[in-house]
Amino acid sequence: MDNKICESDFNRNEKALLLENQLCFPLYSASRKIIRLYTPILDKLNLTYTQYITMLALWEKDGIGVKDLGSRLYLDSGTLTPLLKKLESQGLLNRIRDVSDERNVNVFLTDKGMKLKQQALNVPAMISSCIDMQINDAIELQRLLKIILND
Amino acid sequence: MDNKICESDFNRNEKALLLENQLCFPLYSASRKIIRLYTPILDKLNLTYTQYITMLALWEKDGIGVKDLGSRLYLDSGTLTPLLKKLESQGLLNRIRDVSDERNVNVFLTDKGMKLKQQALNVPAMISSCIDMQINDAIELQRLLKIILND
DNA sequence: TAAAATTAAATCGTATACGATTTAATAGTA
DNA sequence: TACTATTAAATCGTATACGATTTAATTTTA
Repeated sequence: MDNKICESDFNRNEKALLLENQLCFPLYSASRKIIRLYTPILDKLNLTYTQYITMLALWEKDGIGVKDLGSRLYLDSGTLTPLLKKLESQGLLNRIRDVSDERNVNVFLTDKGMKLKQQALNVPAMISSCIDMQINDAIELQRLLKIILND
Repeated sequence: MDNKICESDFNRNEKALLLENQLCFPLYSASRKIIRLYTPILDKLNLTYTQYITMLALWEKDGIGVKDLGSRLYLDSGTLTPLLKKLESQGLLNRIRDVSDERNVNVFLTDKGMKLKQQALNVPAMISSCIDMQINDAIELQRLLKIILND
């Protein structure tokens, strides 16, 4: 066995640099493309996409700490703190420091925040109708993405 | 046929709001997770991920206009102009206004920019080794993402 | 050909992302 | 119990994204 890097290794490496052969690039581009689909729809709710997934998490589980919210959304306090302050200024939630452990800030939906869920109910269907993909493919895509996320 | 929205519609809509059932959220999260894998590797080349894919595009096709580059990367001039100025300030490329049509700015790699490709050759393999996914799954994932991108 | 429409970059404002550091509070331990 | 370590948010700096507008150049068209 020859340990030297041979010409075919070089060609393989060259080919791996083509945008066409990247995995992350289509992942990143497709993600942004779909988020752009959300923008005009979420505008009506006065939410950005990141604000929207934050509300999704809170509609599922209210009164959660910033850390927990960050784990669910894969976001850190550097991103969440200003975002939550924004949502608070819009009257959708309250940030309340935990009396039993002052390090924690818990996030509670206001009535307005809870009611916004009704307006969001048809968002997923509106998005689905914009994406031309078979159900089977969508399920498979979800499965593959979760492999990456759970890795 | 009853045209009223029935309870099962409501339940379906409710369920579609769960983070667990979203398609865009894992897409967005997985994309960011993989870009985070790139960060320490690209640090050695002094590139961010967006700068890296810009260099990938230019290593494939040099002397391209900002508009064309944007089409390939799905980015607009609002993102590319400052990014290209940054790469220019690092001596990796030159931005030269087209004499035959002064509206266009063409981007040309410098020698330093071309040589950086050699250091980038092993990046894809380093990334692959960080992602625990079967080849078949990766190919399938790529196929599904391209459905979204070409839609 | 002169005015109108189109096009390409650049610019601007807003909103993320995220690593790194700071601040404050709590937990662990010698 | 003091001292240290850990933890959670907040803060800071840098770098995107992207819609909207502006500027300048070119094309189209009345």
